[in-house]
Amino acid sequence: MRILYVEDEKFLADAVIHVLDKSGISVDWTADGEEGLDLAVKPIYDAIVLDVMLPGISGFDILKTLRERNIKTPIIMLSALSQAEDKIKGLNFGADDYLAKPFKTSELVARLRALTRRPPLQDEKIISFGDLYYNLEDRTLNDIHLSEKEAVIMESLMKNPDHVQSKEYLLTHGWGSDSVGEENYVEVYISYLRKKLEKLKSNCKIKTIRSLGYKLCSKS
Amino acid sequence: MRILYVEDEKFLADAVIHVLDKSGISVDWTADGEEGLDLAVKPIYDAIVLDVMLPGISGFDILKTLRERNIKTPIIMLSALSQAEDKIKGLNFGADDYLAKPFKTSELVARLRALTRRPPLQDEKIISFGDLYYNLEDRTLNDIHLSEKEAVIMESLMKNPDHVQSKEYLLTHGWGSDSVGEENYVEVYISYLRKKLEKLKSNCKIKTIRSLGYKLCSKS
DNA sequence: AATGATTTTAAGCTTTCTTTAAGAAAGGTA
DNA sequence: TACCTTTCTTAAAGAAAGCTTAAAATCATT
Repeated sequence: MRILYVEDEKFLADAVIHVLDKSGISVDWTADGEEGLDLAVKPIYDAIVLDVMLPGISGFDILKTLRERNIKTPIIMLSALSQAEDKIKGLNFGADDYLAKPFKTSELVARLRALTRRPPLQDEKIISFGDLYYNLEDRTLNDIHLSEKEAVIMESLMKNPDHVQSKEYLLTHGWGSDSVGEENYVEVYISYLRKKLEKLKSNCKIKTIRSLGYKLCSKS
Repeated sequence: MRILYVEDEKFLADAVIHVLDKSGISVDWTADGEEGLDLAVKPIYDAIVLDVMLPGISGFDILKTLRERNIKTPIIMLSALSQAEDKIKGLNFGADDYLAKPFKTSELVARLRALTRRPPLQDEKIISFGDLYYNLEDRTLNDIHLSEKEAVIMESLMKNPDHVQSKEYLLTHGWGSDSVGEENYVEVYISYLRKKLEKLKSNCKIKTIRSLGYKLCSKS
């Protein structure tokens, strides 16, 4: 399970993140509301945990914007004010749950599990790596369309990121086992994909391991 | 089994190292937290034993940094404070076990054995010697890329460190059995590899045994 | 059939690796 | 020491692998 956590109190965030980690929940954390919103629109999270009080944009604003854009990722609101008022406001805006600070992290884990146990609201099948998300249904990478051959390669790389895949392997997967000698197909499409990753300003890249193949990995 | 032990109390460290040695566990020891972190990131240890109280950087910091970098080497924390608080903090941060000082060294051995009995968390195919680790999948030596010929020689030397391998042997392995008389190939690539070991500031080197061949061994 | 998208083909270009060769250095021996 | 052998190092030529592009061919849709 992967969640987004928008919280400006670093101390609290650290503690929460490590408990969630322990529970096998991987967390992307940001202290910034704007950045939180940018991340929250991506269809890669199983849930979003939103603090209400944030510098700049408020948690409510994020929640509202997301629901207006018809993004249905489950959201849990966190608020220092244990006011019923806040809770009602949040739930009315489309939050799925509400937790008053201070809370037990075990409580948060339980609610996350409860939320994501529900039949997923998003029925798209998505695989993600780094800042990339690939939608198997409509063959889009971060919402841009891929052709069939582009897709078959990207899909393979994303299903096994950080691992080298040979040209022969990619070729037989995309074109069938009788395509030996046509390695240039793969080179051409790797080139196309790189151009698209470039355009997306992704923090991932396709790395060539000469004479072995390619792997998808994060830049650096 | 090879472990990293970060501990600033030299007297204790000496005793522990002695016992572990006796149990066939080889230990790299450092008293310095910074150096500990530098070593800990290398994928050559079966486990890491971390004292909490260290001059400079704390054991928790090291633990946290490692887990943030997604390094999954099993870690045992040592703490003078037998406080439940410390234990919980450590385990929440991703430690695999916790031992309160003073402890019986036999206890430490037992826990190390228990930890490393588990299926390996690292899925990379890596062979290591000294401070060197060679990744068979993408042909990197301490994360720097090797060409095919460099790789075939390095791999051979690392699989049988401290043993002399003749030029003829390395030649037929890398180039095929019909390459007799081309010993200079091997000489050239040994030279390239030495340059890379130099760049890595490795504590290992390739030693020439005149008229017999080469062996990989630690400097000194 | 016309249009646009995708795939295949091919050629030229760039980068990286391997081979070659020659001179320098080191080691061994009379 | 002088001489011979082995090993080291380097640079440069040549080969191989990979990249990019554009045009031709194919396919799908209206």
